[in-house]
Amino acid sequence: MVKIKKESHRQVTFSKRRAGLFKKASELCTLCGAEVGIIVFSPAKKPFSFGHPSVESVLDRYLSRNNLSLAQSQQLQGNNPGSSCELNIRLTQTLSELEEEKKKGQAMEEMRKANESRSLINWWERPVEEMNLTQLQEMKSALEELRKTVVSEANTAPFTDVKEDVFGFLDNKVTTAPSYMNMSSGLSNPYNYGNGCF
Amino acid sequence: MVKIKKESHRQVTFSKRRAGLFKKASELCTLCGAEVGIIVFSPAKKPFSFGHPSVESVLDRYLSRNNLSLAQSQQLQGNNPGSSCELNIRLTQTLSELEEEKKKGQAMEEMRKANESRSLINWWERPVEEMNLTQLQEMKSALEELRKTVVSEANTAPFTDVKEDVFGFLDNKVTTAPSYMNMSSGLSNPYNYGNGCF
DNA sequence: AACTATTTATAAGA
DNA sequence: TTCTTATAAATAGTT
Repeated sequence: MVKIKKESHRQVTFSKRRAGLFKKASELCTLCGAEVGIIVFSPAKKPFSFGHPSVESVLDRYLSRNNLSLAQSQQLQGNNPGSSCELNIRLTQTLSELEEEKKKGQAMEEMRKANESRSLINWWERPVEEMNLTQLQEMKSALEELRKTVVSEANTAPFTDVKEDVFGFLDNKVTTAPSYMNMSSGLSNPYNYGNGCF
Repeated sequence: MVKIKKESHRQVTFSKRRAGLFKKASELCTLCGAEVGIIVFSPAKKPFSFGHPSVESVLDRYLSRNNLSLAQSQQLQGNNPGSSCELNIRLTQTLSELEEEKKKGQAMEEMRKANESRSLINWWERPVEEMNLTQLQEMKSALEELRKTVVSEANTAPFTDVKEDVFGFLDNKVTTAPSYMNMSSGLSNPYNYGNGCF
């Protein structure tokens, strides 16, 4: 969030948000029985104020909590979030939170990179041109594992009525496999289906 | 809109809305370059204040303009970094950074979730028992896509020396495929390799 | 103090 | 400035 650069735009936003701020203040007064005084100077240094019951009564009360000067009374507001003490505490807390968030972000970033480097995720969606020998070998391992799993699970109970649907499509692929498949395999056995697998 | 009757409820609302009011005020300062001072007395008459650049400077300017004297706090306009003014500025900046970091973190988190829900990632690492019919059908689609890709890319230049290594293992699997594969497929053609694929 | 359904505020454009 | 509307933020009620 930064200062709006365009003068006219900034002026419009100022008017709207000042109205919003005063509305929120009046709601705070009504709902909670609070007393609120607000002073706003526009970018053009024009003053606006809101007060309930009145700006003066709120300022009076604020300034006359003791008979000290404005500066002194401000400093004596022990629990006052505007005081240096409270500001310092809040700043320290916020800085901690910021550190925390940054650390979290970095951790996530590293997880993301680690996952990426596992290289098998989504490999079938990436252009095959980008795969190198290592990746192809990983693909081989993954498929071997997968094959073992499916083979050993194919006959277990939950699959008696769905396994044919899954395996069936492979059969279809055989009958429609392009003829160049055998050529590219470099193998002469017509029943060899290494290349027809996918 | 009326005063909240229940004491505890009113106190909670007061805290939330006071925080909201101060946040709105700080946004007004940041976006529009305005100067704002707010004084709030809680239902229990406890004082809270917000000021940018500081409560003192805003009150002072306001009181001066209105010829109400009490403008004795000009020494607070100094640039000492421990002053409310400087602390407020630093706090505002830090809060912005914190917001920024949180947003970044959330964005990453959502990306992560989105990726997870794509459901096919790492499916081969999950127990097959956990797959339902829908997932098995997704698996089928993915494999069909994969097959198309591999088939169409198998003969392109970079793979003349590695493709056999990748496809070769499938041949090995054929020779060692367990005999129950054909039984589970429900197909009688001995040359059918639908089930031997993996 | 966290969550979320709902209300409210606001930016942008007319 | 006011009106409109899609989006973002605040918050009331709840846990």
